[in-house]
Amino acid sequence: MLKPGEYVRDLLESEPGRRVTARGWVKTRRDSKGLHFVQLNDGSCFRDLQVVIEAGVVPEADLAAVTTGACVEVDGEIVASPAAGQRVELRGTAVRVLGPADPATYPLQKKGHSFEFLREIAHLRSRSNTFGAVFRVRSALSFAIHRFFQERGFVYVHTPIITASDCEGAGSLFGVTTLDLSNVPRTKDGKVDYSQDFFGKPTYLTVSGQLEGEAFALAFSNIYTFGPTFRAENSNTPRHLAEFWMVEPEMAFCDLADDMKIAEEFLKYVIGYALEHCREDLEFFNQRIEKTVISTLEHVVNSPFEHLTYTEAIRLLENANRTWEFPVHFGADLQSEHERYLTEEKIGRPVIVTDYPKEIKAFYMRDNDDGRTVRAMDVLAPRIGEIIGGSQREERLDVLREKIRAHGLNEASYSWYLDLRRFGSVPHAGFGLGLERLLMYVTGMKNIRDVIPFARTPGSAEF
RNA sequence: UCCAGCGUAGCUCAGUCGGUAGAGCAGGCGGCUGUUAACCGCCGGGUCCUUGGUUCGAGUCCAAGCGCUGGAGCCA
Repeated sequence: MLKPGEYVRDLLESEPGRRVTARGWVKTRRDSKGLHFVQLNDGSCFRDLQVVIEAGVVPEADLAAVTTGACVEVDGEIVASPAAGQRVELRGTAVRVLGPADPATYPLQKKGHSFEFLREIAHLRSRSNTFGAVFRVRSALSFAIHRFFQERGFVYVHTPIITASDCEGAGSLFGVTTLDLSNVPRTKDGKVDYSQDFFGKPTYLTVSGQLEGEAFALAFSNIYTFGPTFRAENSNTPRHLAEFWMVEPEMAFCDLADDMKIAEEFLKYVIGYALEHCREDLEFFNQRIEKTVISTLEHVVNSPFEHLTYTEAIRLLENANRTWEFPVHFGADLQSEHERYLTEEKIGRPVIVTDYPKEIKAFYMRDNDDGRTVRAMDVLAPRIGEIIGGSQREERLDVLREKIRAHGLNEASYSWYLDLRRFGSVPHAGFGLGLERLLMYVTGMKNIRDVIPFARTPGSAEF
């Protein structure tokens, strides 16, 4: 395996004279009379290592299989490059092809592939410039997320993937079962007999780790989850996946103001981390994908987020002097066109909207004293819309029970959740951030399927 | 799920008024004293998404289906 000092990234930083063995995949090869040029990449950085092999140094047979896509190992010496484009290059003296790739059938060419085509070869697309950069940034952002919370004393908790609570809108959950679907056991009255299923009752893939996260927050004060989340909604958009990764911090002794404060601090931290540690990749995105990403990110890091209450947002939209496809009035949810107007036209940077009408938000959000709004907050970002959704949680037992009833939910199935209010309850708050949404924002990529390694969307679960 | 668009070579696309198919790139071969999406020459390469219909004749017109993309809804 490659060790620190042996990655292409390290070889490119080496001084001339160092004898090395480089390993990687051939991105492209050019031949000139007397010289062969091989671009080698091992995924460690955006740039390729240029390998130069003089004619006659290496047997023709060894060179023949050095084609685009092949995996090779090259012995040689790092030398100063006499040509523009790279500081150093590798003068190759021996080449071993570890895994050949037939150039006639290898699907990645040296130029111009559409993202649609690359999605069909998701097992190979990570070797391309764009996807190499996307997934390095994804890794860096994931690390930054952990670092942000760990530095602040948050405990990382693994909430369950399989859940029995069918709370938030039953139609959107994936069922989990070991029952034989071609011969489902029935009860006397004809319903599915889940008592014979693996868990003895209906179970689903989680849509959120929040409720379990609250249990841990009321033991460890500050916690976060970071894991996969599943939605069975038939959403066919560039912003939705059936399987995606979500970060959900939950803080005890915390109100909505603190919640907003840490959400803003968090976004600025992880974006700042990417600006500092993913410079080459971001410059590529800035040049080829979205020419404003770097300036946008720098702007986000350096300026305070705008704050609006829902009521103020509605007033701004009403006064916008335009006709909305979806009418604006108190009690209406903010639609894409409204979010876009607020973030892109009116304000031009992330906006935190708070205090939504209780009817359009979840049962667990804390009631405000006005009786009609709840302590919810959404962070809206230009270009991608909602990037964070959070709230202060209802910590009062009697009020929460009433809200469960008002939302038409079954109190019995929330008994453990209510216990948290029964024993040592405290004001607490949290939020959820979609990793892929963040990644779209940071890279400028336009389709969420292009920021996750192997996308799961309605009708598609390849690889 | 709704609305719109698209489906032609490995990839990106062109294809006029309905008359049996083209380019660039990629690939192969050859050339070129340092290339950078190298360059120059030659060569091979087609289930025109599927099914049905109209027509003497369909890549082209019509219908249905499938797939993909974009917009909307749901949301992170």
